[in-house]
Amino acid sequence: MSQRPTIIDVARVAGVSKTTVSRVVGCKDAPVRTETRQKVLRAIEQLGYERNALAGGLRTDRTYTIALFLPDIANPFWPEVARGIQDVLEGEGYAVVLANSDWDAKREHKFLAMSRRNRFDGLIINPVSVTNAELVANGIPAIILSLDTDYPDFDVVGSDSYGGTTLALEHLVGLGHRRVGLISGLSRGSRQPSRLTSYVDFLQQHHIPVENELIVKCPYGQEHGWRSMKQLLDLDDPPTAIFAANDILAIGALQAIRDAGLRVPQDISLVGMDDIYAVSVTTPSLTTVAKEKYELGCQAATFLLERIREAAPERFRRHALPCRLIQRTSSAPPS
Amino acid sequence: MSQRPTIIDVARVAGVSKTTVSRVVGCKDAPVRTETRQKVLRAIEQLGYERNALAGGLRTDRTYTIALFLPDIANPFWPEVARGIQDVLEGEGYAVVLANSDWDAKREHKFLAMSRRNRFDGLIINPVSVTNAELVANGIPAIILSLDTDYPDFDVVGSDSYGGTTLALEHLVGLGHRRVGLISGLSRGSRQPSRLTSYVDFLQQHHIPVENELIVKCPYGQEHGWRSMKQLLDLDDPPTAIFAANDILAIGALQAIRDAGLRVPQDISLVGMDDIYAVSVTTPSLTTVAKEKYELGCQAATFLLERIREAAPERFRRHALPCRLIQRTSSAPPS
DNA sequence: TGCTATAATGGGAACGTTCCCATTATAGTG
DNA sequence: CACTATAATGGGAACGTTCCCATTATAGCA
Repeated sequence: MSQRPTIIDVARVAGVSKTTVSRVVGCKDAPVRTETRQKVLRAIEQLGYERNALAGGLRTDRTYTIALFLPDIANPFWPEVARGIQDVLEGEGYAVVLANSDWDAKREHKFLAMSRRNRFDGLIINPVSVTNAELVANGIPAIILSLDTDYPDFDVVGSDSYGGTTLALEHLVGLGHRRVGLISGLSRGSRQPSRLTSYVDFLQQHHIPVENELIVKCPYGQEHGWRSMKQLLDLDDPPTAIFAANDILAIGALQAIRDAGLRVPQDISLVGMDDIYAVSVTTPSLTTVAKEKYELGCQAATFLLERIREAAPERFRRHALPCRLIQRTSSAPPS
Repeated sequence: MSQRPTIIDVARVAGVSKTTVSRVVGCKDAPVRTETRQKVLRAIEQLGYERNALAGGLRTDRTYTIALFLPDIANPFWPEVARGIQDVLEGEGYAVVLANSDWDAKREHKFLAMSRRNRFDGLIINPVSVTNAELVANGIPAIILSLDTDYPDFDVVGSDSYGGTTLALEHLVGLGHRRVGLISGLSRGSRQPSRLTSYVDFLQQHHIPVENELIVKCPYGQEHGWRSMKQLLDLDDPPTAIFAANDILAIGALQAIRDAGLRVPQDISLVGMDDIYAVSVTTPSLTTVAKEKYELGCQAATFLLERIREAAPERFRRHALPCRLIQRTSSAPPS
């Protein structure tokens, strides 16, 4: 067993009771004389005492630990979001640990079980496969990082992908494109991805026929973007412009276009989504729909704190951050 | 307080003692009759009991939690390494949490304190600023992800960057280059980065003068790679080839070269290191020194398990994984 | 000065496990 | 069948906190 000093050792050295030490270590607004506090602090310093979070957590049922569940830390979108979350939560005394599920449903469920066993105070999660019911059953305050309507019992915060998709299509159609391909990600469960809904709505409103062969769904991942693009290029009448559901897919698509000996934007225009750093330095640099990643993290963290402190409104909130179009050099009028 | 069922509730329902329940939940090799075990398992199922890791950890001083400290989850190098670590450790019943310091020394130290308070069983760390002495004082088994000689009291595992640098230079000098620039990362503390040492050694062995103006040190980060490259291009007699300490820097350098209106490899050859996925799809694709990322993670995890179980040799180990050169299209003979 | 209100401190139980040790049930052996 | 070795089970203490409640010290006020 550890021979680390306990609160009792400190109490003995300081010549006070363990309760007093606990008061000094814990809440700073506890009633303890300045002189006594000094004695305790000196003893803590001298012994190198550190609070045992396990014991404290067992007693109080609060661990001041928050877990962030991500499907894919390799996507540069998330570190930015994580930064916002950490900045807010660490400022309030919480530690943020990251759980990377790698798109693996089983691993995600294992993390969920761990969050219960270890009594995490809260969760911020971009779900891969976990359902609303499972999250409710989990019993830990949670915020969903996605504007998914599948989570009625949680605050959800995300970027307005529907609106962002409209921005991208307005841009491409405004340039004169009529055959716009969509490389859509897969959404969890049976729901239709919001980008796809938006795509269909937009085309219908602008009286452009929706052709199924121009729509490809695939998992998020550069190689899948490559393959999906290949599929679109192999059509008898391939699209003149592409909107990809995120930048990772767009980079894959860009590569496929080049591999086919075509040029961007002369032969095909390409627009991505997220505005990860990498797409500003590809050749050509990519036009993309930017999301406010850092703010997303801050907002999610703020909502979570309110839930933990039971200072949140009864009704669950849906916070959509606006997207904006960043025009670079990958989009141009059709030739 | 939580109304979750405890081991005692299970014991009551199953009609046995809490000790017996503990035996069933814990070590599977404990002596308990099959019939009794069934009764307990049924009760657990019925009540939805889950072990409280806080209470258990308090008693045993083992939490089956490992923390992975990374400076920068945005670097695609790490997810690969993390995958290896997770695969090994989760297989042995450990949970892996990720702590992202974002190159922030203060945050790294906060994580270190957290690892003590929360009694993590082990640490795998690519250090930003934490010293050997601090890690020893931390008292938790740790493995260093880097072949740094600054950590004599720990097993270190990393790729042989010294050898990898030699591979890169053999390649470039073999192509006929004599003015090879080095974009070197910064190393922690006052030590000389191994890539720089290797660079100097190699040039001297090949009787090529070492010119300080061809050596630029900068933090790891794409924008720093860009700036460093700019600086090298502004020389009166710029290099004909560049070796960048990692692929992120190389991508930045590539961008700077293009921004200067020069071509790779016709005007300047460029070689990176790590072999992250992105450099296989840049234009041109980058020649790079590949590291065995997944194996790196597996090895570190294996070493850590041995330390935790006190099954490791007394002497600290230094495990260097070999690098190999991947030739792509960014390197060619000087014109 | 004496009395009360409040500030400051301490003792002990509780959180949910695990583990030591003691006890009882079962099997093995002559 | 008695006796012993071992298997199976249970009771209680301990891990290091926090919090309730009780007690004592101090300050405020007439």
